Amino acid sequence: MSGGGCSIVWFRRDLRVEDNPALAAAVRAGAVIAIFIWSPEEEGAYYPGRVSRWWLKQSLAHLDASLRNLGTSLVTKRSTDSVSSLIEVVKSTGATHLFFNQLYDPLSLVRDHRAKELLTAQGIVVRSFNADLLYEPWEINDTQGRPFTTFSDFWNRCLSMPYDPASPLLPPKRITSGDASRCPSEALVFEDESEKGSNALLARAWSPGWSSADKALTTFINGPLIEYSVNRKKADSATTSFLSPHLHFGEVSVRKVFHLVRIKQVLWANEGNIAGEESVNVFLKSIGLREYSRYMSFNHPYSLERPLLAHLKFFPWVVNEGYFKVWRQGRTGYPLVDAGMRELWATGWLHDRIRVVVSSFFVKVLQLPWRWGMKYFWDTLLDADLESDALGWQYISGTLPDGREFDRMDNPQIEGYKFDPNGEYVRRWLPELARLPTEWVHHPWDAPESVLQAAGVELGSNYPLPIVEIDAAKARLQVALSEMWQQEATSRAAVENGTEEGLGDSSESAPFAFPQDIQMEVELEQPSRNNPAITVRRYEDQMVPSITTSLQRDEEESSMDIRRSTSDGRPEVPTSINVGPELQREAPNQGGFLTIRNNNSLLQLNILELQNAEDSTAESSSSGRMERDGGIVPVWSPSASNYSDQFVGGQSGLGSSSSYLQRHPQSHQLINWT
DNA sequence: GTATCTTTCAT
DNA sequence: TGAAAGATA
Repeated sequence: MSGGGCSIVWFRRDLRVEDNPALAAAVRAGAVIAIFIWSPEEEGAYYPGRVSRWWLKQSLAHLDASLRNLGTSLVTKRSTDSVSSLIEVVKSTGATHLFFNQLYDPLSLVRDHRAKELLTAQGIVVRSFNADLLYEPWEINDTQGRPFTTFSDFWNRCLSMPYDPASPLLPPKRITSGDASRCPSEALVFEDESEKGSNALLARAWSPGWSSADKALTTFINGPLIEYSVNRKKADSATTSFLSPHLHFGEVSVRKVFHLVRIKQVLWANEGNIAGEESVNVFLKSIGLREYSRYMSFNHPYSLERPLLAHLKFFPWVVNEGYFKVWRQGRTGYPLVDAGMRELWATGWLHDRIRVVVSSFFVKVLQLPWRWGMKYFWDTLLDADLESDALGWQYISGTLPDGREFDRMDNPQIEGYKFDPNGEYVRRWLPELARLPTEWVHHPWDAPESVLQAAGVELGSNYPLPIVEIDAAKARLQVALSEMWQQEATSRAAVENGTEEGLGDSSESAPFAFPQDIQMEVELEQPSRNNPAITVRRYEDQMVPSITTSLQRDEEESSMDIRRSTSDGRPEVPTSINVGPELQREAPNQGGFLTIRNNNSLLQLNILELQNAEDSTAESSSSGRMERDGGIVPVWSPSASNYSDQFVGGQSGLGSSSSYLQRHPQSHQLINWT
């Protein structure tokens, strides 16, 4: 048969067959060719880290197997420009339709828009769907039709929407395969030789792919969920859902999670189980934060790079790569922080509480620029997710309207006794402190010499003294803050006098370039002469997360000790840190182009056009709710407003540049195909 | 019962 | 840090 008339399903972060609206629509339309395009260079600085790539590789294999069971297979392409590859695929297969599920990070918004524009121009029917969210970002607005700027208002609105999130779709029973014979798969390489050893261990703890995701969900709902609100305090527990990497790659639908969890909640409510009911609320809140991260990214695309509160751009961050390195290596001298960083480095996983601890320490005590920390998380976390991580770092950094106060500084010692009261977590990840009594385990610097000696701890030798004293850090933070306000006042005065037009956009487009070498520099950490065994242990290779049985872990530890002799076992963080994806904007009055620069593509969208489109939508939206029938959903609600001036984006006009999609609302059609 | 101290927990 | 919930007088 000829491939003519078939549909392409473009898989990205929706690696599942169940509740996949794009796949379902394609199956409905007839013959299907499923493709995945691996084009990591497009992500610029956010080239996926080693553990993310490992996950993706497994997940794709799993998806391919599932598609084969249903009657087709996954065509894979290696590319440096996904849209060009898409066009080639369409041409070589003679497809007439393209279906995909929407993404909300700035790069994807632009890329998907371009795909729609180019393919539509060639007569291809292009449809995209919401598979990633409970509600589309533009569905959730305040009473005046403007996007929310605080999480709790946003989430309350989501929970009180007049209509429920769409019900999950069943997987297709069978897929008629389109003819992909003239569109052969290309081999994708997700790991290099040096990464294989480290990756092999991941498989013991994690199992990527949609069916494992489903299993994890069921296990969680029938197990830890009911106690979720009680257990969330413990840093070292297996009480989290472990769904985040699955959710990142779309192996399980967030709507399915939502519905199943809500069913449990109703059940527990009827039984009068208050704790269970509350647990569901707490868990759903974390789903809501994921939701909100997309919402923020959509409404403020620059929030991945810049603080949302304008004055924070004047904060004098401490640009100290030495601090940065010490933090990454888990050698800050604060046991809870160090244990967390060692766990992250070794396993690619960190309990949410500990993420808060280490990132708060990073921003408040070390005063390093939060984007560095965010980048390191991106490189090392198994569930690295740009939107979620940006939201998290901005929250911690106090750069959100509803984030923590900027001058609040947490004390790792106090948090240590709160989240790890018996010191078990610290002892597991910091063997050099393993023999220290609980009384001192979170503040060894206060311990009597005799206690340290008995525990084999030599401060400054096999475990460091605190890199910065908390009191000193507090004082430094105050100084930095007054400097910030002074700068801010100066700048505002300059703007009011008209001496500084446009706020010097060019200089702030990349607030803090990433350090050239963001890798773990293990070679600088020679095994200590005093205690070689412990030092070697500290830098051994990737360990599995704590969810495995202790038996398994023992095996792994011994096997890793052997491997240690041949490779340095550091996480493989890409060495080439390119500039970008960097969103650069020239002032609208100078020609008005939103320029998105990337390694291999340069996209330009005319901002003047966007602004016109904005005006018209502002008018139409004032007339009431946005249309849902007719299949057209407006894609962006302008945040033209009184609050926007507190945002960097609003102040310099960047907020409105997020409307690049709005110019073509029809390009974001949502098919009403029930 | 209220008034005031203490603890908890932040998106 | 400070608002809300819990504990104690």
